[in-house]
Amino acid sequence: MNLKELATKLGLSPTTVSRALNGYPEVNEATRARVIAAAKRHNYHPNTRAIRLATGRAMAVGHVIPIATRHEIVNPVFADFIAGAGEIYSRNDYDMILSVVADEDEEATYRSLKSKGNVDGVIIHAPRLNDARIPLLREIGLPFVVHGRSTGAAEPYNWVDVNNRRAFQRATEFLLDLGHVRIGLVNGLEFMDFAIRRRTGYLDALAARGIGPDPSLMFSGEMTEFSGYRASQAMLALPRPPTAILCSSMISGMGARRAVEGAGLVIGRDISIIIHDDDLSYMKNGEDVPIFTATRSSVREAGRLAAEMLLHVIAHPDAGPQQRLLEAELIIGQSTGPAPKA
Amino acid sequence: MNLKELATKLGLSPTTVSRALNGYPEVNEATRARVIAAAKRHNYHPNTRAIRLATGRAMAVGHVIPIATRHEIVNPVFADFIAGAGEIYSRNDYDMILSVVADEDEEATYRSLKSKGNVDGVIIHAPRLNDARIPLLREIGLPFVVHGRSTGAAEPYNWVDVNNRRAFQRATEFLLDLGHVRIGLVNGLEFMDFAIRRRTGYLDALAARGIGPDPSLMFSGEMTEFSGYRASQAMLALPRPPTAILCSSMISGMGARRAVEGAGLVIGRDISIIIHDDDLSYMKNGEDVPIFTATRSSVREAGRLAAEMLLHVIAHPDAGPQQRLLEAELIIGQSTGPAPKA
DNA sequence: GAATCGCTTCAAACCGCTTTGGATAGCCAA
DNA sequence: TTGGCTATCCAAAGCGGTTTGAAGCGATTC
Repeated sequence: MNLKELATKLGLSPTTVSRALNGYPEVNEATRARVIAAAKRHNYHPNTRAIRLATGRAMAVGHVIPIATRHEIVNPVFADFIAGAGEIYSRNDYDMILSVVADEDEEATYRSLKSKGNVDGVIIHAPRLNDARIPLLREIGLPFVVHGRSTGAAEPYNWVDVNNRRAFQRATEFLLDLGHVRIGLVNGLEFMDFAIRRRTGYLDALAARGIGPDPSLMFSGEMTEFSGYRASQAMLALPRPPTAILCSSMISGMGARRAVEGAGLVIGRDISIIIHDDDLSYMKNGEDVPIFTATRSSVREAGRLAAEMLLHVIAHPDAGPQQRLLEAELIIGQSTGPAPKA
Repeated sequence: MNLKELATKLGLSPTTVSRALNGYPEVNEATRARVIAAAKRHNYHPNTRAIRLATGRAMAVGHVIPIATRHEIVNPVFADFIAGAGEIYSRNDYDMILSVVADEDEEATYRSLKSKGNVDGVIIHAPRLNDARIPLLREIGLPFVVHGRSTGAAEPYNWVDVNNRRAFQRATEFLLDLGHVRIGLVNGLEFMDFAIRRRTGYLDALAARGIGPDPSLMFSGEMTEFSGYRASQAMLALPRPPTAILCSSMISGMGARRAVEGAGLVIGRDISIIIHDDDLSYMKNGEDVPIFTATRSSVREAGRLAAEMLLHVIAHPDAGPQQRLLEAELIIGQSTGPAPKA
């Protein structure tokens, strides 16, 4: 059942039927009601492909996922972000297109997405310092929103981000207030912008109390369980081990916990741990009582906000750059306590 | 730059240019070379929307993701599957469309995907016993491949699955061989088909040694860390606790580990643990030496295979039902050992 | 020399919708 | 009566490709 058939059945022109269904004013309300009823009765759904060609809009948004060579983006955090964004897209009749491509094809993918007209806009994931994708997308004229920020970008751009610096600064201050002085940082990969900001927050808080950086207490790597385990284990083996560890994710925090317990220490008494909690749906930080003290910010909500922003940017290309900074909450759990007496 | 412009520039008709670029035989090879060169020079990329309308194919595949009310599908396993499938799609110039919809809209989503012509086929995730989606998709005539199987389906359908029954049977036998008799099962939700099969494998292995089921050693729930923790904790608190636990995922296994260590027991000595390892890229079961003894099967590879199967089914609608059963490996790690002397 | 054939190429229809630019009819003021 | 509005509706032209049916043309065949 297509538009022409429906129009014939109704004894109307395709023009009128199309207008009736799309809410245009130049159609008699009685006629409109008749058309709508007939459309429902005959289970008419306009062909998306035809709409797209006729309107010149893709009604789709792209997420390009480079396959890991340097950094695995297909991680639990990504999944939750996608879920949040996807809610918004389907609510607005947009398709979400995921392109999984080799690292080196990423630029070509954006260009082809634009020139072949597959999408109306894209979301940039996991931005780095001076991320090359920002000038690229500006150049090819594809609307975009960045999930995160990219320090060093020349001009303003659209982004949704958590205040990572402040979050880690507060977490560090919280530990300092508990008397901790030697605080380890198990960070993400520090060519990622968010990881840089977290480190900055951590260092700022330490510096404010006159504590300088100690490289042996600072680790940067993939945020896996194993990586968190090994980094924590190494720190605990130091002559002067930390009394607290700040972890960049729930998963690396679980690795840290394994290392601490493996060393026969008790979390919250001998060693305090704070994690960053993305509030993942299938990896809750406890149910009623949080397992870990954490800086919490829902990445799913960030996905919703970024998607909404992108749709807004697509609809209003000339509105200025949109920006949204989210604050993380500091959630007190069972993994922190006063620094043990020396 | 579109086809007509390019044709004009070349002094050819759009027909010939189209055919030259699409490899049709009825075009002079010299002309074809000239066309291809011009297309490259002018950076011509055919408009996807036009191709789709003209050919009547969507060149896209859908993955419908119901938002959690009963079961959260947006989990790490799902993310890796998607990554694998996505590789295949982009290699074949197909788009991967993710539809995130409320549970109750799932059926409507499939119907609209079909009638609006957004996709050429779909992949069904997380099938249940007598899954309603299978007859539904057959009814509306949308090609599909199931990731997993659905016990009770009336007619054969396309699927890619791991031999879950055999995997858990072997894992259980392995534990039995080590002298374990009281073996706990921390399973996924048992309205999911894979969880049912795993339970069957576990029970079959026990029954073969004359051991009957003990409900207090069998848990079924979401595969989260917390759920694994609580289930294991409860089992360990029994008057006659298990000496081994079989977990349905890496994540619930991590919860089990926490419970075991929290009880002051040593894994691999006091309690053995076997998990099912989906070989997730960001949640490796150790690096060189596996942390957990595990039944391993790459869900990413399953995603690749399912995607390939779907593209094949789309291209050859009349080929019979395709099926692919993968066997899991049994990987020996550090989490298992002989049953402790009573 | 005419008919046939294979190789190339093209004009035009078509995919299913949107949108522009009328056309028609009813109604009211002049 | 007539011109001007307004309210409705429609024919036709796109959107940018693919595909059908036909035609031009030199070579071959009879």
